[in-house]
Amino acid sequence: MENKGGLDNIIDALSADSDIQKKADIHSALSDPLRLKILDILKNQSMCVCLIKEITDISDSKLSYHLSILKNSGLIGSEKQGNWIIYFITDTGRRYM
Amino acid sequence: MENKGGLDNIIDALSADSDIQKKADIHSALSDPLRLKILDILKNQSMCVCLIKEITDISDSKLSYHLSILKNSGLIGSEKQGNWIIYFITDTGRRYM
DNA sequence: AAAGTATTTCAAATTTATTTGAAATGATAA
DNA sequence: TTATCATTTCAAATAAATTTGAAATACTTT
Repeated sequence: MENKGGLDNIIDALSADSDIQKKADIHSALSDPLRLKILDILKNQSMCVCLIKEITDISDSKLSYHLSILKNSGLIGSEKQGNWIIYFITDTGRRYM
Repeated sequence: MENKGGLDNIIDALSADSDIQKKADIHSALSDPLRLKILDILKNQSMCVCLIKEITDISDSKLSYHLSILKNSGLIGSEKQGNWIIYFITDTGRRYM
């Protein structure tokens, strides 16, 4: 009988590191109040950066930074529409609200 | 008619800042792979720090730091039992897995 | 073509989170 | 009471995330 047989069983039952990392990344994207606020805004209606900016009242570059994090994590998406870019919440984003 | 009447309506519909902050804190606690792993371990059985340490193979102080973050966010709890301290997942913790 | 609007990118500065190792605490065993 | 085990705390070092402001891009209107 192995000394640490019990531990080995527990270790075997754990999720794969890559799955855990994916989960961590999404939670990380959701760990900032400003980003949660943006999701809260987009939950009801898609809109351009300029409107999100008016509602949140932060600088362009700051907003852009946070939008990029939400987008990279798959919680929001964007679509170019003439002069501006419309952001929308994704199904994943909705699921995590 | 107000110029920004539409925006005001959107702003009024947003969640309260304190609610958003609470949410952010929980996601922040869940944003680290090591902490997710600890939750994954405790999901199946409560156990002492020393066993969690054997499974995760990290230093005492590092583990203690991460346990404290999970505990402060209400995802896990602990109970002293003789010589050691047993950690367990809370209902909240289970809900967020 | 010039000017203006919308958005992103970049590097530097700042802030926050994590890691490290040593020391402290508190319980139990010798 | 000395030694040992389990766990936490602390301060310093390191690393990662965020903020800032200026410059770049790209599209539209004049």
